[in-house]
Amino acid sequence: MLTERQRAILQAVVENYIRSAEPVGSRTIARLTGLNLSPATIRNEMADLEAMGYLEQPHTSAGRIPSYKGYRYYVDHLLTPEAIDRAWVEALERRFYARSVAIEEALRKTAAILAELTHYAVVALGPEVFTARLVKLEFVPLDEARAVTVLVTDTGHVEHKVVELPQGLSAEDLAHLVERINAELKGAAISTLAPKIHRLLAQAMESNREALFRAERFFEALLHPREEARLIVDGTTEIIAQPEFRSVDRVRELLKLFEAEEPLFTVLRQVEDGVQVHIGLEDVLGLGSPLSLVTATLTVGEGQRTTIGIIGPPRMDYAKAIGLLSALSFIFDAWRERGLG
Amino acid sequence: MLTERQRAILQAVVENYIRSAEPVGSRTIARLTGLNLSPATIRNEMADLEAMGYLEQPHTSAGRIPSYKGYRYYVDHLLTPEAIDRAWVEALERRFYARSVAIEEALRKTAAILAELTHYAVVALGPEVFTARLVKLEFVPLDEARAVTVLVTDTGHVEHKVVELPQGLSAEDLAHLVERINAELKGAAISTLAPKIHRLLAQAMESNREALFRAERFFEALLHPREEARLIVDGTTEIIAQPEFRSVDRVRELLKLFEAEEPLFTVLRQVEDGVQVHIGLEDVLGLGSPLSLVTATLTVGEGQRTTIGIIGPPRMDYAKAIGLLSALSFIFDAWRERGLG
DNA sequence: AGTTAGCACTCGTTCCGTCCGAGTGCTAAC
DNA sequence: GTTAGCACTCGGACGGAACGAGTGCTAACT
Repeated sequence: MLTERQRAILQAVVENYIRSAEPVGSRTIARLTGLNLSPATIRNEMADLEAMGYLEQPHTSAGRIPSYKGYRYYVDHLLTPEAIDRAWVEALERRFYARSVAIEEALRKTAAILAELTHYAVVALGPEVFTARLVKLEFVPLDEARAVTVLVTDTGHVEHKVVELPQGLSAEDLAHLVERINAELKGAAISTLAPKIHRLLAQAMESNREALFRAERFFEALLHPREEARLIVDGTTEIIAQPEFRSVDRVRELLKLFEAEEPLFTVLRQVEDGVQVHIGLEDVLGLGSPLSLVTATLTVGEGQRTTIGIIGPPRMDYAKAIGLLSALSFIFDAWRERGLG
Repeated sequence: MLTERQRAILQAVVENYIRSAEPVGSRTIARLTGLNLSPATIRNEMADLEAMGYLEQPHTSAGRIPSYKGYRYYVDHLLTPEAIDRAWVEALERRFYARSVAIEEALRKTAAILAELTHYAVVALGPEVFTARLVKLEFVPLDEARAVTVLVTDTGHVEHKVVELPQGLSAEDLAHLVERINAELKGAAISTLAPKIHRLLAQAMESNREALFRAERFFEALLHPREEARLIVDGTTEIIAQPEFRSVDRVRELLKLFEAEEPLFTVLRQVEDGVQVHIGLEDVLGLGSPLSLVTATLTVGEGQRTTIGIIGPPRMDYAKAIGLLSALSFIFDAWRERGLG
């Protein structure tokens, strides 16, 4: 659709705007591209690009900025992912290989590093507990009325809860039940645990229906490992330093978004595999101001995925974000293979 | 030192400024207090109060605002803590009594509620792991090379870590050692654990010095339960809505403070018992803009304290903050007694 | 002696007009 | 198809005027 020249101009506009955060005019483009064209010619082309919807003009006497369509075209056809910084990869690898570390910890560190590197915000889904497998369920009485239950998964994740002991069931009874659960259900996916425990309880306690009922309530409570969003967020101060957040209202809106967790959580859950660029998230997130997101899905265990994303203004450095996230999923693949081997 | 009238005027200025965030003038005071004095008289008194250092004038033709000294006098002599909202206390009590809950969880919820109620930020120290007592140490092998260790304390707190298995020591050996630790050290304070384990290991493995060395390294690693600041922060969006944070720079500064954790952590650690008001924290926190803090120390277990604080601009509603925190420590006392009984 | 009315003065805020510069679209010439 | 030239637009910075809230001081009042 676009001529070679138009593509060059579009690219120049996008990249310039990404760098400067200011609308870019024909003069700048004329100087910047190797096309050796006069500003007037560029102006004509830019008018065409605007008519086609790739560029926008904040007001008559300003330069052009890319529209979402323009960004999209840039991301899909013009951008070359930033070359991966070997030093960075090695630093990350050292961090992960050096010592064993639970996935959540790894994600947290990664998010912090990405935020520092990009100067954008980084969000990540906490590890999906449901698809992990049971390694051990622990039952630790604290006093007459309370106990701590601890659930350990094969990904090194630990889920714990203080629970009230059900009346009519002794701590010994419960410890016994937990023992049986461990013996029979080790290796089962957490998501399949509930019905299995159900069956097991029914089998073990068929004689005493009252106790069965109480035991079921007890295990049900502890097995609903908080569905609460486990959203990892970092780099808030970084993204706030971007010029688009010079207004306090926008900052407030962003912080609210991060605090609410839910909207971002659902977005991250629905992203497709691989590295994806989402331009203009404001409607899906219910925001008043535009936002972009570059996501990557990381495979962290057998059949377990998690998602990490870099959030910036639409004027974000997609090349860098894509480059970093590609490298990251590569590193995670290597880590996983080695970690499990 | 101050006459009754001066005290009344000072109080009126402080309370007005707290409400309006605008310098308050003589006219307003004349209308507001029941003193039935003309603005001119008030002006004379205010000039005196300024000379004594209780009030300040942003510029000649503006009203007065309290100085730190003025706030201090207000807090120490003039303020009446806000009456406690029974509904609030009951809501909190229900939350804590209703179901057993780990202290960290309780603190988090409390912080959220306080933030919503006050429209300021709330910070709290995570529970002090060191003074808690060991209930159980668990050792859960994940695969040939890694294991998860889980430490449960009497406060319902759980500390866990993925660790690498030391070469030359089998998982059985380690499980055995952990068993002995549990048998002999249950009830010991976490802070005293290290030397005790040391002795126990030496005793158990005197025959094999190489293995002893490795085991020591292993336990040492897992016993340093992250000294990382465990700072709970909530209400960022609330405090940001305060008029003093209309400038993005101040917002950024505040967010940096919350992210750094360390400065606030040390401040919270050093506060004295009871409800304390700290006016003007900027120097101790290394900030460019003023900030106040109202803290309360909460007793959460035998000999275990934690600190919670409400952060606001110096123009914060001290009466409300003090009222809420007093009520809170009362609730915690009741909770603790009941939780342990 | 304490209180108050009156008044000149200060200073931040808002409003408005001007100027400037960056950038555009259009036309006509190359 | 490209470019020089030019009139035009519009936001931003600058500066002065008007305004208003508030002060300090003096002189009069109780």
